[in-house]
This record gives sequence, structure tokens and C-alpha cells, in this order.
Amino acid sequence: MYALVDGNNFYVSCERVFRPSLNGLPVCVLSNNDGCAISRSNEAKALGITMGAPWFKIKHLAETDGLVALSANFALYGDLSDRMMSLAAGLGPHQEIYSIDESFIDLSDVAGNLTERSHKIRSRILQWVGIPCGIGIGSTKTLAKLANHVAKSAERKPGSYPEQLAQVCNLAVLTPSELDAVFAATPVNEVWGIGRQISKQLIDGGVKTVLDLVRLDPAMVKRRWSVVLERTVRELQGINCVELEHSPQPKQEIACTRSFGHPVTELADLSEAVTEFASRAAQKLRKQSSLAGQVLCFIRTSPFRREEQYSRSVTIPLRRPSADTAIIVEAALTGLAAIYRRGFKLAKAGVMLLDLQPDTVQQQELALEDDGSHDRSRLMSTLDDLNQRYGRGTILLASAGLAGDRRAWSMKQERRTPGYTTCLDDLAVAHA
DNA sequence: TCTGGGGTCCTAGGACCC
DNA sequence: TCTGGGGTCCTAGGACCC
Repeated sequence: MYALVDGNNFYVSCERVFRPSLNGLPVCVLSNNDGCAISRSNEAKALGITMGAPWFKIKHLAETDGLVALSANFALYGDLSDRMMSLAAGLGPHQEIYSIDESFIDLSDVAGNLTERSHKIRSRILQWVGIPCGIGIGSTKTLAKLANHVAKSAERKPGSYPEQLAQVCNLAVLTPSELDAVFAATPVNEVWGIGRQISKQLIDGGVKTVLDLVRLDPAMVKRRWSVVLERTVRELQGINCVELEHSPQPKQEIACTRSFGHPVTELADLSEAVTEFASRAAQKLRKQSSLAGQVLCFIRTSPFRREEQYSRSVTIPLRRPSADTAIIVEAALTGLAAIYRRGFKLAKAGVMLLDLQPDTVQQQELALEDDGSHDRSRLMSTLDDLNQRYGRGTILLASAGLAGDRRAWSMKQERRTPGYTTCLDDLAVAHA
């Protein structure tokens, strides 16, 4: 038995914790560059704002309907996420943190009334952290996800599901006919693992609701679609196919990519950007104690603009696996020089680290004399410590250029809220 | 004028091997 | 006109997730 605890409209809810005046208003949080809406309050959803809607297309709603848009403040969301997760962990013995706002809890050996217990945890998260959650319970992870969808929909859209399923929905205690009714009321595209392409194919084939899907023969589903969809069908039928991850697995690839605030044409500016992306990626790499075998660098124009497109990537193998910022930046810049072409308005660039392996199994080269690698790794730890303590960008490679917003490629963030819980200068002040 | 960032898994097809 | 069978490894691309 699993529970899925999921923060409602998470980023917007985080902003509301520190600005309660936003309650009841249509609010959305924008992606980097204030590009598009990535979190929406219920009121914003009711205005018809879809996930990923470009800001310039919904901007007019600020004047006509009082829509409030905020730049993403990931430091704040990460911190509130940690607090929410530690309370959610109280639900059962094992927790898998699935994303910034979701965690699965293994309830297999938890005694007592799971629904009541979940309501208590939900209230505690709301009171202690300020984030409203939905909790779904089911015998597989896919069913728990579905239950979570029901819990949130029942609350947001009265009449969509029975009222008592709002906020906490435990599918395991429903009678077979109640369960069928829930399945029949849920469109197939709401199922975890069924996206746009597959749901279109299913609907074309007459499979419109979860009830239609759960009644299919898994073997047929595998033949006609894939093992992935077969697993989903089995999970909906109550057969566990996706285990809980008890400990977070190290990443198999690490990326740092950004869209630019303005189009970039010059190699010098691109080199600064790529230096920074590669440095940040290397830092993430060291944080999970890994080494990279290859470095990928890419640049591209904006696919949304009607002009000649240019998109190239190149993968540079390292002579031996490394987590050294200087080596990774050098590889990325070598790659950049190879794919750069003058005359294109570039909109985005990125660095990815591939072929990752634990730093404990590093294959040593036959060294006839001390190659200084020990000193290098101490230098990297010192670099990370200083940037951790005094803030990102305190120490960086000279090829990263000037820090701050003077760079040609810096992203736009015009509606950023304070780092309420992560920056001393931004602490809220209580007035007597 | 203005459209995010960071991941995972699976499959098909090519290269290569005996 | 005709051209085996079986296997592994790698990569690119598609689909999905939040």
C-alpha cells in the first residue's frame, strides 16, 4: 500500500505562505526569463491559463482580471519542500521523494485507519509549513497517483467526484462499484505515464476512461503499444510493477542549460555562458560524488522565431573521467568553438555531463610522478565550500566573465520575491 | 518584443563479432 | 538470379515525468 503526498499548486502555495494577501487571487509563477507559467493557483486555472502558457500571451489578464505573476524563486521552494517532506515522512516507515512537491510513502506495515492518519498529516503540513496538500492512497504507486488526482479534483471541482474523497482519497477502502465509478469518471490522460501521444491513440481506439483502460488485456496492450503501457495497466489492476526507491539513486546525467534573456551572437558571450554552465554542472557532479566521462555542449536558435534555425551539439570525451571544473570547462569550450557559427541569433545553450561513475572507482592512470590530482581535488572542495558559504559565484573561472546582470546573456527575472527563508537580509520583519 | 529546465526509460537500427 | 544465423553494444530519438 502506498500514499502519494503532493503539494497543491506548489510554487504558488510557497509564495502565498509569505504573502497571504495572494490568497483568493489568480496567481502564477513564471519560468526563467519570465517566459511561461509553470505553477498556477486555482483562480488562475479558472481563467483558462494552461501549464506552460507563454507570459506574453496571458499578460493582458493582469489588467483585466488581476492576475499576479511572480518570477520563480527556487531557493524558497526548495526550502519549503524540505520542511514538507520531513512531515510527510511521518506517514510511514519509507519515503521516496519523487519531485520537489511529491513523495511516495510505503504504508505496508502501517496499522490503523490510513485515511484518518493521512488527514492528520495533511493538517500538520498545512499548519506547520503552510502548504495545502492532497494525499492519495492505493495498492500500487500508479493507483496512489490516481487517488491523489481524485483528492485534488474533488476539492477543486465539487461534483467531479464524491465529496468525501476530497483532500485525502483512499481507493483501497472503496467497494468495487464505487471504485468503478471513480475509474469511469477519470479520463485516461490523467493516468501517470500516459501523455499526449498515447492518450490520443487510446481515445482513437475507444479507450476513453480509466475504467476502459483497466479492463484491457495487458498482453494485448504490450503487443499493440509497449511494455511501458502494459505495466501501467497492470498497476491499475492492483499488481505492483514499480517499486519504491528507498534511497535516491545518483543521477546518470547532469545538465545545466539556459535560455538567454536576449539573443546572443558573439562567441565571447557564449564562452562566458558555457563556462558558467559547465562550472555549475561540475559542482552538481561533485555533490553526488561522481566523475563524468564525456561533456556535451549545445547551442541553438529559438524554434519560435521565423528565421534560419541553427542547432548543434557535440560530445567531447575526457581523457579520463573527471570532476575538475577546469577540465570540464575546457572540454565544453573546445566543443563550443567547434560548433559555433557566426551570424545566428542564439537563444539557448547548455552543458551536459554524461557517462557518470562514482568517484570511488576511478581508474588510475600509471603515474610515473605525482600528477597533482590530489591537490586538484582539494582545490575543488575548497571552491565548493567558499561558494556554499559566501554565495554562488564568489569564486569562478576567469572565462566566466563578470558576474551579475551586466552580461549579455543574463536571464530576465523582473518579479522575483525575497528569499524569505534562505537569505538573512530578506527575513520578514514583524511590526509591533 | 516576449515561449523553462532537468531528468528517466525504452526501442529501433547500425556496427561489429563469430 | 542468387547472399545465414545469432548475438552484443552503442546511439539517436521518442515518449514520458515534474
